Amino acid sequence: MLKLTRKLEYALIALRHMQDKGDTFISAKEIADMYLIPQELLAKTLQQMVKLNYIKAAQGPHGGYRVRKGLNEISMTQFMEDLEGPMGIVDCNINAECIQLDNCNIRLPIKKINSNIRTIFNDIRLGDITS
Amino acid sequence: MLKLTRKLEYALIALRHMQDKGDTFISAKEIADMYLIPQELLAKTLQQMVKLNYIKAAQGPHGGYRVRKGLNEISMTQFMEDLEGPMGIVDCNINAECIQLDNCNIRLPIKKINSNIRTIFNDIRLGDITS
DNA sequence: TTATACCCGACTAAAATAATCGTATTAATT
DNA sequence: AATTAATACGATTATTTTAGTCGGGTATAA
Repeated sequence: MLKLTRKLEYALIALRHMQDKGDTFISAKEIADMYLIPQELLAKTLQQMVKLNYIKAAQGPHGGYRVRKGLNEISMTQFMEDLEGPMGIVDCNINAECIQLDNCNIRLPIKKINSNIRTIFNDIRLGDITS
Repeated sequence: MLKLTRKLEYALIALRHMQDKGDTFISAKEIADMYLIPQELLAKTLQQMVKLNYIKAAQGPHGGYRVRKGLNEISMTQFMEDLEGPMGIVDCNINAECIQLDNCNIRLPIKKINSNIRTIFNDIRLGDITS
């Protein structure tokens, strides 16, 4: 329970690696080989990040990806939810349609915990991890 | 991502309900009906909690479960790990055998986040939720 | 023109979680 | 003694989520 997804791990590892390499384009293969990540899966994740404008891609030989500027200031919450959708320790903190409704006797304390966890991730910037 | 399991939710709901009822034995059926929880599943969870000495069971008609004394002081971390095993946002915070080893470039910040989350749950007592 | 790399959707596999079933045991009530 | 309502518990199945693969396409440097 309470796990991050692999995809997120891979994304962070890749971001960090690219960050270290500055402006040069890095291929998905290079990162996959280096950190033993399934290449196709990493590629898909990187493509998603391109769409989200976290990184920039270049096609063709010597192509690859590099981080866009100003990424360091983005919060982890933002990043995680961009990649994986809404975060919450229980469903009713996400979609609000629980069969229990007001009947639930632990709603409030759980909500509180959830908000504490969000706070942790809100207070972490991507730069805290990738640089 | 970052979800609690249903089992844990059910366990907390049940604990809270029993707490409210004081010393009387409450059947799994009563709780299952009230909160629309699958009865067999709840029963199994309650049985697990009996083994863990969180609650006490009585068999036969008018039997059921009731909380044992002093439960309020137990930390959520303890409770969660008793029921679901080790908690950690990534595997290497749990079993430490990751193929990446020192190669991993995000190990430290992730470890820090993990410990922040554990702190949240360490600082919450069962009583904060169930009473 | 060839090789390298991104793009993208569909698909499959594996793992984790959730739920069910069957059978045994216990004990209050009639 | 029989019945009934409850827990005990292992085995099994179903569902959902996560992880990973495949195939065909496009861009571009050399």
